Amino acid sequence: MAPSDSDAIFSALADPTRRAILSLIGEHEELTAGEIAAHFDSLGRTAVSSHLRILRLAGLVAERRDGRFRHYSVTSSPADAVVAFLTSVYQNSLEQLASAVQGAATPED
Amino acid sequence: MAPSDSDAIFSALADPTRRAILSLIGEHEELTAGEIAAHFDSLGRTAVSSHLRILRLAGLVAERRDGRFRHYSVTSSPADAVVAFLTSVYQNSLEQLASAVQGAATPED
DNA sequence: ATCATATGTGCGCAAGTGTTGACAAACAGA
DNA sequence: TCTGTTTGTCAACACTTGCGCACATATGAT
Repeated sequence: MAPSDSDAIFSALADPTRRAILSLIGEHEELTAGEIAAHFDSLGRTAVSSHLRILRLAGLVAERRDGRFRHYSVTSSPADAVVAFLTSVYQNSLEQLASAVQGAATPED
Repeated sequence: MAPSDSDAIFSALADPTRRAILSLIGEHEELTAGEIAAHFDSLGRTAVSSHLRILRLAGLVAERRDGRFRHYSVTSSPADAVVAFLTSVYQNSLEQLASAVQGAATPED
């Protein structure tokens, strides 16, 4: 098994700022590092850049380089690792988990 | 919403030892603190106790006191918070997420 | 080539976290 | 009551982490 992947993902997800960044990117298609940093008034660009690097190394965000800009977007695969761990532990409440996901996954788009 | 809950849960999940403890408890119905500590040869009972406290404060495990023993078991509700965050970020890949959960949620019990 | 823009990186510091060892509390048995 | 067992808590230490500042890199414009 590869616990290192899960480790990077859970570690990245542990920080509330990184979860906020992830949510912010998720609300848009793509965002540049500057745009992301602009949304966090109480945070410098360096901090955002560091968080972005951790998120990227964990595979939670993808980086697209366009000239001087770096566009970030969320990736989908890492969610699998989280769900995999959750399912292994919370087997008893999997039905509830599945329904929760399905409920939020209403294809309205 | 209550982001504080998510914070405690993700922080608790960030530590690989705590995830291992959670998995270990999940494999059994209940385990005492001593039994859990016995499974981690390279870890003292104090460390396990501290991890157990964090897991308990995060609501990830339940504690049942029976005489001198303390039996620990996994709880189900916290998974919701994790899924809630995941769904808010990975809305685009929700179908994949849902199928992953459904695939693991095969009612074989 | 020069300058401005956009972003990442290295260094140092403050804060948080995990681990251990010693001590205390709760309980069971003699 | 006294002793041994089970477990949690407190203090101290080492390690890690997040932050800002200054600097370097890369790209675009003049």
